[in-house]
Amino acid sequence: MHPMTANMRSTTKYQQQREKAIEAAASIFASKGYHGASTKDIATHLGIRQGSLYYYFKSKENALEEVCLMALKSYVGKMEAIFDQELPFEKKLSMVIRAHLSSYRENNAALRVHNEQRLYLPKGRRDKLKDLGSTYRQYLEQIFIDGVNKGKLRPNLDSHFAALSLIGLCNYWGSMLSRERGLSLDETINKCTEITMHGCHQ
Amino acid sequence: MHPMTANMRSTTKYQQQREKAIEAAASIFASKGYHGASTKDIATHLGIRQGSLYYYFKSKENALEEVCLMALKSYVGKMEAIFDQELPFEKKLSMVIRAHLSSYRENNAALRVHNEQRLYLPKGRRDKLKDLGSTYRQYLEQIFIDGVNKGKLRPNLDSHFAALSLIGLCNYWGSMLSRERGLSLDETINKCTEITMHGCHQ
DNA sequence: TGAAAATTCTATAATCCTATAGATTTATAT
DNA sequence: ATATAAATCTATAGGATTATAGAATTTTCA
Repeated sequence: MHPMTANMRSTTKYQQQREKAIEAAASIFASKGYHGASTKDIATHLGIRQGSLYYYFKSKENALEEVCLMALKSYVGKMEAIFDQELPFEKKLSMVIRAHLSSYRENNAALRVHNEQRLYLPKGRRDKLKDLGSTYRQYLEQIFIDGVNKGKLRPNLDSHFAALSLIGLCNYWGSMLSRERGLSLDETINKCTEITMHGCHQ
Repeated sequence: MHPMTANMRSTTKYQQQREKAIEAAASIFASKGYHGASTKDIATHLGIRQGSLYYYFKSKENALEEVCLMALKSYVGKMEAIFDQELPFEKKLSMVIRAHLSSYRENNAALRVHNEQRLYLPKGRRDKLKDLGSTYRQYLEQIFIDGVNKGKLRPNLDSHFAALSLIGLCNYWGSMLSRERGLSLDETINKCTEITMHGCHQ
């Protein structure tokens, strides 16, 4: 049988533990902020010692990078799954909103970290994130463009502006949902969908 | 003539320098985050030595507190001024949006610090901020309620939800305006007003 | 089982940070 | 001009933090 690769850092086991380390980092970064969190905090949360964390991360900064990447990849993945379906605009809209808000409610710490802490990465370390974020926005924008083309939305709509505004709205309510446990997820999804569609005017 | 108070920390001069210290703290906290910023950074930005900063602040935490308070007081002040005028709903709405967004564009670092860093204050230190924030939201909510009552907005509108959503929208575009220098302030104000009023539906 | 590889641990170097105490300089007012 | 008060400075105690090196332990599999 073919031998395993020399470097076991490519084994499933290592990858699984590394994933757990990324989740631990996400959780700590989310509650204390990147600079407020220490590598000791993360290691303790994982059940190992501070120095051992460097078996999984090259540096603290690298940990932040991985957390943001993980969040954004799953985020874009969900968006792709929705985008590829044949569905009426309003249904797609509410599915996108649900995907976004339920991520927060499920305490997806990584997503919060991406939104709130990614700017602490040096510019050069943000290129991949920028690309993924841009991909996400383009999908969303295309959903709005399709809505306009099918006559579901007003023809003079600025789809780019609408897509970004929806992201802003969802980030706001998402962070609210993760802090205010009493807030209803379904109700928030419905209201976000409605206000995005119809605004406040009669 | 009556002598000056014994403690000169109540003089105008001291207050003016303290204000500058608060602004310096705001600027540093905004760019590096509360935990990422050091008291040395702030002092250097002010042109004094690290230790001297403690002539103006009891602690680093106290500096954050003051920055947030300053931001929120001016923010609520602007809102009151708008609220008290007799104006049609749509005009008031766009004035509120303008006040919010131009604060960001004028690089109002303090407002960004309040929005992004206030949660690093311990719970007990956030009571005043909570009250001010709540006051702001109530004014905004009342503007929406008035809009409904005057038949300018749909009668089934959830004014509370609408007010919070507008705050989320403005925070998003505000932070965009402060980062993306090319973005037009007036255009952003108009589009925020329009999407809040009419949404995306035809 | 036992050797090799993977994983975790301990200890530490080299900063960096907050807050305070007390000395020093600058401004104010008669 | 000088006494008093205000503002700033220097120096430092007492910790905390990141990253690394090398030892110790655990896992894997022939």
